[in-house]
Amino acid sequence: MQTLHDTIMQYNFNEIEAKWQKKWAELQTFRALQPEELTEQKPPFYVLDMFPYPSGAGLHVGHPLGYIASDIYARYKRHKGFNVLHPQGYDSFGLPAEQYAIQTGQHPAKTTEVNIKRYREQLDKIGFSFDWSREVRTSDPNYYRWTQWIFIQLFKSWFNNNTDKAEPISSLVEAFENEGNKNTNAACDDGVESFSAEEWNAFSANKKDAILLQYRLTYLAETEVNWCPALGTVLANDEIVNGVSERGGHPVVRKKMKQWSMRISAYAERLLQGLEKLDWTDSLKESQRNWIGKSVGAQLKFPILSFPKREGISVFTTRPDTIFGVSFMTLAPEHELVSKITTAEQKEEVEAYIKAASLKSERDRMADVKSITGVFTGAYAEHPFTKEPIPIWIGDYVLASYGTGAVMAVPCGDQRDYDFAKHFNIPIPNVFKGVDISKEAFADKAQTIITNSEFLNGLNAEDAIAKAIEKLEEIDAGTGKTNYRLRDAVFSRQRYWGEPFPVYYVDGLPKMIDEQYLPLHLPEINEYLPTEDGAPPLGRAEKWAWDTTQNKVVDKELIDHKSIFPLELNTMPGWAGSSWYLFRYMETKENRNQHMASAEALNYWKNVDLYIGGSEHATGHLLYSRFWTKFLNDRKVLPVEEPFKKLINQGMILGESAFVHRYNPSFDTNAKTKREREMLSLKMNNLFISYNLVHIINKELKASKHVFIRPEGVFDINGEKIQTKNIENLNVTFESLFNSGLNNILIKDSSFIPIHTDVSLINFSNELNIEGFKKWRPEFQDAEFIKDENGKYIVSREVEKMSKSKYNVVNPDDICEDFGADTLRMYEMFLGPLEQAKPWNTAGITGVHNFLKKLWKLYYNGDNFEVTAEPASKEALKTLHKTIKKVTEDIENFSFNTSVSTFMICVNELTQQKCNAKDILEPLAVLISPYAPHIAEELWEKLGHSESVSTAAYPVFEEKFLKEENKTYPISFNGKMRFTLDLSLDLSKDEIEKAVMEDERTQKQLDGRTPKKVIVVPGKIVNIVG
RNA sequence: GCUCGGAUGGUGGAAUUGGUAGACACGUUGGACUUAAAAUCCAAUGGCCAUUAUGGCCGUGCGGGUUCAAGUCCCGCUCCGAGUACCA
Repeated sequence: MQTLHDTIMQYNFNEIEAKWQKKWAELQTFRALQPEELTEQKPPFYVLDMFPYPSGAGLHVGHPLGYIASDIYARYKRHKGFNVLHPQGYDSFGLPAEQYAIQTGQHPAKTTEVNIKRYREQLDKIGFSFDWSREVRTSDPNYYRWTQWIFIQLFKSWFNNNTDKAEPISSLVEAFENEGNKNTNAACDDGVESFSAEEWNAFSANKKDAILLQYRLTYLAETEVNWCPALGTVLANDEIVNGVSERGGHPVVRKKMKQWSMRISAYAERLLQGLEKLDWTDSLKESQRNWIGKSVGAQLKFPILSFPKREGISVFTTRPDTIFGVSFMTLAPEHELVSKITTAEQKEEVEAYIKAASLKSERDRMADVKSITGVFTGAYAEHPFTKEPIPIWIGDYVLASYGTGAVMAVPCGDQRDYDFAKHFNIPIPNVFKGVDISKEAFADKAQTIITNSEFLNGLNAEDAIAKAIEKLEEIDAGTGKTNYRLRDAVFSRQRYWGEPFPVYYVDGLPKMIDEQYLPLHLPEINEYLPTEDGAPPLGRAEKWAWDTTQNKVVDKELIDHKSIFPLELNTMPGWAGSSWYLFRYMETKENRNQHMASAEALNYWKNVDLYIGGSEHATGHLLYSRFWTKFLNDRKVLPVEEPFKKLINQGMILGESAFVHRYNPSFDTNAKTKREREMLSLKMNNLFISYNLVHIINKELKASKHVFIRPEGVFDINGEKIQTKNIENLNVTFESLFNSGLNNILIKDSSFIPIHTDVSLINFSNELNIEGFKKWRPEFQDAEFIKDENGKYIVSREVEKMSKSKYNVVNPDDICEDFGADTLRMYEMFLGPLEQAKPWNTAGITGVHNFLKKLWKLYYNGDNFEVTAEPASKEALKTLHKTIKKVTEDIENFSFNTSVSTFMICVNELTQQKCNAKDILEPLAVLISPYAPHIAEELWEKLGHSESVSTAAYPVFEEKFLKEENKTYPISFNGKMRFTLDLSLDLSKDEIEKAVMEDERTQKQLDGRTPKKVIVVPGKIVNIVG
């Protein structure tokens, strides 16, 4: 039993942690200073975590992993004398809250508030050094006011390809007024009409607006979307499974809808080039490169024979060198020319094909790569060089959304074209020298030598591409062109819980609300569903119209289209608020009203030095925020071009699910009568068998042996009986059955059904808490168990993603309660490399916890704090400095798992040395404080300091304490280590060799032989060959 | 299919980038303390063989190679994970 005396002397983590968490909050210990507050020279350093979406499930132990790593780094940088900005906030708009609102009628703001509170409590318990005074929430009107403001800036900008920058729309208007759009080189919609200055000036205001909309960086356009009529909303690709909605399984159709889009494609090249300068992992940069999908080639035109000259089909190709290998063309079924060129004879067939293709979703089409389909249109195009007629086909292997929606098919050089040609018996001319194309296409660019191609003959791919483009330009049939896969991003959502657009409509054209009247607040609605006629949820708002004379939101009924206009009903997507939040943190709460952040603050903090988060944001958030940062930099709002200098993806912490195994007799009994079968299933539906037995039986079944349960209550394998110590258990269970005349029960491998069970019911040895299990869910309350020979019921374990539905969630609160936050922090780091996925195993935590207890005991002897001023021993100094060196290197390399081991070794050694010298224990407290801040603060205070340990300078490593005089040399014979020998490090190569050769063990190893060679690497190794 | 990662004891993982493989922990086993348990402490712990203090052989997914020396470098495979996909 614990006495009062014991509690004082022991490491009482609950008390210590609560004490310091309270102090840090009261004293604002981790508040970052704005440049004007600095009293001493301190360079800024910005450490940021990807902010969480506050879900109703709360945090599990996987979530804080990245936060702990960044917190260690932030605390380390403070010790190193930096002014560290380490904030936290919430990405608080989002679908789950809305979904919950639809089900319960609860306002999403309310549930979000509750969830945030829970998150905050959980985060606080882990002892993070966040500067909470700078918290942001994307759903806060004071925050989304500036999201709306950025949207307006995008609307007021266009992208000038000549300067490669965004510019104010006024400069475009000016150009139009002076020279029309003939000299404009802008990122804009396809098919913008050309006009002269006179024509522009004569256009109506509406016409001008409509034209400008085609140039703006955010624009309204007809976009093909996945529309789900039953749910009344657009779905993202990942919300559709097998052509039906993920939720509810409703059909999805492709539909054109007017949507806001972001012209991110204008920034494709800069987003690609910018990656070079970033300190991100190669895999992450690679994902972004793939997503941007740059391909260099040529765009060319094939005239259509039945059409007047100059009209033709545009195609994009990366292989203009193979142009003489073209034997047909393929258009996407949706291609606008299809209906125009199809001949009368082919019409019926083509239309049937188009109809069939339109019924398939884009996803279906992509999933079904195997089957080759297509139809001949009857039309022909003309080869630009040979003037030969080329048949034009349609086929759904060509996607309307990429390139021009048409390809010049070169079957000898492209496998898809090859397959298509083979399938429809189209000729496959070969343009590759010395290559056999009878089996498959030849796509190896590096090995290519062109032949059968007039002026390209004998050239390699690179030269032939250049030559082909040159010739195409000469005859005005095409030009060199770079294509990007990156599409403009749809920015409208038919949702309630998101940022409202600061947009109203006059004559169907969008107008921006003047910036000074922001924010435009999200209106109240009675139900969080689309309206009956299919408008988004905001269509339900009564008060949702813009009064341009009063500049405020008024009742919808007042709309007169003269001064009161309808407001936009869509809201912004999740990535809107998260694209710029890092800059909001740079400003203090008091000074946030006038701007997203002040120029001084933006200039001082610049961008994020270290960003830690999950890799699932590789192509979403991380691309969009780069885009917005570049845009705001172009428009002189931000001083930087990139948001995140260094980025680390933390790996996922996986859960270890536990399974009980239920005996499922319904299919595998040889019970003869119906009555017997009924009895059996009734009796056995709740019978669980220990995994140790399941494991043995399954193994035997795999070896095709027969396993029976016999009336004696034994498992019988091919006549051999497995003895279990709990036979009675088995006997009782089966008694009534056997009494009814059954003489054995055959077991098959489908007999045991694994069922997820809550991991909190499992102890460290995988033993089930049977009483707890029975109480866990009502259907198990009469469960019966067959235990193994030790009388235990064992579960099986499997590593899976941590999730509520798998009952494998481990809650950090519980760990903090049982072991303390410092233990949790160190254990999460100890699990393995930060970037790697790894399973959580609570059993292992005791090792780290014991380590902290041992650390405590270095400073405490019983209940006496015992640290002496006596000089430290040589060994202790060596231990300390070895530790400083390694831990510092590890932090710099984000190798936190090895630094925890280093601390363990350090404490083990100091314990062994019985060290309690202040010279050692004081720097050690500082060294460990980033990892285990609470215990460090407590010890630091006991050491006589009144300031937080976080203000202490980081210990300085001194080489001199590590100076060794001797080295224990491993002595190898033919590369195999046989013994070790202590020798002075001062010895020369020859002296070492001499000492080794003189050793009697060497002579014994050699056994009379003479070595051929002796390799001596001073300070490392000796290897004797022969 | 393509791209990028991985593969080391019963488990999580170390290994100064070519120099004593398995650090540090967990687990397991044995011991001390205890009426007992927990806690704590001590010892052993890659496999196989031998045992007299001593030793030997094998061993980092598989097969080759380079080297005095390979978990690490090179060539060829197998398996696992992540991302992405008719991208012309």
